[in-house]
Amino acid sequence: MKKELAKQYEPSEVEARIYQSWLEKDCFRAERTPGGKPYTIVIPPPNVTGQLHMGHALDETLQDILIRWRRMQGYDTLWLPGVDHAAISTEAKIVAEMAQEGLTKEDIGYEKFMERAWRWKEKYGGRILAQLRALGSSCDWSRERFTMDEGCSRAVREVFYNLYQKGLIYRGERIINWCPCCQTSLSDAEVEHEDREGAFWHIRYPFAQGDGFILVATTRPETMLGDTAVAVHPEDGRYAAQVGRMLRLPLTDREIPLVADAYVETDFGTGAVKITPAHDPNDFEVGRRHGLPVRNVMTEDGHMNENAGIYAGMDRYECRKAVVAALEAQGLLLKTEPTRHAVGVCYRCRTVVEPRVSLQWFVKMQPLAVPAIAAVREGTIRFVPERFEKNYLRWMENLRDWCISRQIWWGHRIPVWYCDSCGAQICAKEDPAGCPHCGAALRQDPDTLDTWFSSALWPFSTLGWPEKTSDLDYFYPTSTLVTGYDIITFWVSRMIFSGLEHTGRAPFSTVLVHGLIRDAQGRKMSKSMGNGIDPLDIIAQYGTDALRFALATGNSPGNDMRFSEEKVAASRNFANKLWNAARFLLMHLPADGAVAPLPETLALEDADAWILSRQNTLVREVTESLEAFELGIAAQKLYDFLWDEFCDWYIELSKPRLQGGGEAAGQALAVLVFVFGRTLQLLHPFMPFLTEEIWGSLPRAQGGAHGSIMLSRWPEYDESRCFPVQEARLQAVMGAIRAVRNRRSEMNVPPSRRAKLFIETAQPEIYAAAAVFFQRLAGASAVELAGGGAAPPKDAVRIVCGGATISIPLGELVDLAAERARLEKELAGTEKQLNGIRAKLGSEGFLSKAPAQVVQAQRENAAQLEEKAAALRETLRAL
RNA sequence: GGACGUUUAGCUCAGUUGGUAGAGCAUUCGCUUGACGUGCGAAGGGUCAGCGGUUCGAGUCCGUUAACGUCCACCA
Repeated sequence: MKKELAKQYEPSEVEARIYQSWLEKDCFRAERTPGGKPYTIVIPPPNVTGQLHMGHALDETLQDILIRWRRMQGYDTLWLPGVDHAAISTEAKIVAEMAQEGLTKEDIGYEKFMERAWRWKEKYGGRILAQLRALGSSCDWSRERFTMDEGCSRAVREVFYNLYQKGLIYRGERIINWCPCCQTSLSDAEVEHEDREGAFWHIRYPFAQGDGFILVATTRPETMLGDTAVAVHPEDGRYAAQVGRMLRLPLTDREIPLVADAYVETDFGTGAVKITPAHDPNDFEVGRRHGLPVRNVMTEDGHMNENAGIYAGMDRYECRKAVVAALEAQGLLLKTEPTRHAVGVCYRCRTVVEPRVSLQWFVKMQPLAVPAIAAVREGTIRFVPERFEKNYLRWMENLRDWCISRQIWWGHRIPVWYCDSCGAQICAKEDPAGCPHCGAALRQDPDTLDTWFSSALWPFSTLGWPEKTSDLDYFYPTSTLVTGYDIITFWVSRMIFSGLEHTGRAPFSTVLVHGLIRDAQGRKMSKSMGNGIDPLDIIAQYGTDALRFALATGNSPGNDMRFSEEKVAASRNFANKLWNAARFLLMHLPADGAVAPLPETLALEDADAWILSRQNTLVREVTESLEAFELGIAAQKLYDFLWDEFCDWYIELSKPRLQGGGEAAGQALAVLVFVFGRTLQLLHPFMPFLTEEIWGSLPRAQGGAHGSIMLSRWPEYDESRCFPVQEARLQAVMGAIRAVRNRRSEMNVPPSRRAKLFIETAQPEIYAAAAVFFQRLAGASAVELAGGGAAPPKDAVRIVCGGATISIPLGELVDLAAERARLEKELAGTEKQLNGIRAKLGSEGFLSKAPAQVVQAQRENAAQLEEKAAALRETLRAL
């Protein structure tokens, strides 16, 4: 039956209903088919800290496009959703929330805090999943996971245990990055570098015995309280004689040695470096080599400790000022040189990180990095675009051991227990009841794991690993990983070495990397700047499909993209355009809603053959673009085809037949429905709701009822539907129509003024068949074809285009002198073009070296231009 | 200090095996055209950042310069 559609597309009315219907029909559930082809994507799990932003919207849209396309192609698709516990970030948010109530973690204790954290996870995790659904994401919700759920936690234990047993996880005292604000250690990847204003203080360290001093320079004078030596280069002549002497450390009563170490560069600063093993990674190494004591002078919250003497209790920056002032007072500060230098800051709270000696857990990276490098080098894993491989490789090749312990509560506890009575250290997959050696009670390590430790396992932990589940067997390794370039080091790299180490296989074959979404001014969207845009607001205003299409179009992989509402509005207009095309088709549907079968090839009119042929090409191009991960190009091609070729041309060309009724109308309608339906299928991955809604209102396809478009079969290129001859004929007709419109417009001929067209051409049959199109689309009252020597009318405008010369008798509007001038100008332009091509065709190099196809095309081009020039000359003579 | 990216119409950006430049928005002109004014038709607008090279031919490949941006880097 015919269905009436509203004049404008109202996304809010259809989206929820359609999403619900997909859920009811269980369309998203991944099935394992014996002998089937799996296609798997695991979602980059959004943090439970908040809500989705535009970057997520882009990420999810790209994944959904791939998944929906592969599903239609007949793959067993699995898009596995879930969220990440985001250890430090989430804990920081909860702590901040508690602070508003005047509470601290310690106030409420571990148990209560964890209860609170889980409540947080339920609340925000749920919100994020709702947002994912609003985006139209076709995730298999029955397989939803969380990085701290039972299964993922088991995988974490298993991995920790295995690495521990292999000696790839160890505990040790090392210099780590410490965030005094979050009060936890950080991995190298979690430290960002920012240029900040600072100073280079030159300080005198007097010799303990006798006169003289050594001048050292530092940017962190407060750490001098922890100095245990000064180092110079062994071959530095300036100091050679002094090495081994003792220095009096200013502001303290300690004496420290002057040592020689090749790490020092003679030509930087003063050539003498104060050595603070507890607060600098290099100094730590120097200290080791020389057996220097490690003297920690700071507390975990960035204050000075009891080792700092009178400065104990001061904030580290207060202390810096005090130390500088004291040195100055004692005449030991030689100079203060302002400088801008990079300091490490915490990636979550941007507090300046303090290098600090601390007992932490580490993953030994070297053995894990080797195969992870090889996998990318050898092409087992491919990055799109390719350039990100360099990024990845550089990082992988320069890895230091990964500090994985965090001094926070929200996260996976480290599965290691200590026996205080016999000193045993036990790592176990299951919580041990007591010490296996002496039976005493055990104490579990209080630390938790880096949040990325669990997300590194995401591609297989979510499929059931370490169990050998059917899902793991069928859907792993996953196919494509879609993510922003900002987390390649944090996440992608760690998934790669984890997958290789624990499953023996690369976790995915392709990494599709996208850029960041910026605001209209090109700034990064952020909460603090208040320039973030909530995807849900945009969806409410323009619809999900419009947002998705805007995000998928007009950018290339890996490049940042500015978000502009205008672009979404343009996509909304596109949706509305299609909606109205659908209305048009339905309007012409017979009462019983039946559509004739597609006409036999021989019965096709030129216009039908043209649009079928063009659509067939579109199928190939869109499919190829998707295969190559060129989603933006695919979307652009769909937009151009649907708006220009289908709506603006084919629909207009079909109107005479539709309005004429009868068999011709049925044939036109059959082609319209076929082409439109087939193209909607191609568009479905990009605009799932609109296409589903229209699909549901279109008459059933030949051969019976159809169900959801999302489960329909992806169109395939059909050799038998290529009609190059008809394409060329239509191209000539369209070109002529455009040329007539152009002339009329230039001359300000009102559309109401119709005029006869007199056409001289060597191919009259093309134009005769198109007479009705000239009448409808080019303001023609009638079309007369030259034949039998009929002369073109006087007082006419002449148009030379394609293979025809068209005269439009416009009587008093025609200024013959102006016509002559215009035609002469056109002739000059044509000849100029022609000369260019002739020069090319006359060149030996071109003829011998250019491919035959190109030469042939130029020859045809030249022939056409010659024909045009001749026609122009002829027209001018007759004028 | 390295590496990478960007530089194409007024604005935002496409342009993938090198073959005579495209879209959206904006601008100008015209239109109650029986799907759509969230529309239709037409127009203007680019020495594809500069220089050099390879090539019959370069926005596209190579080198180099400049501006902007990003990532990496323990020079105290």
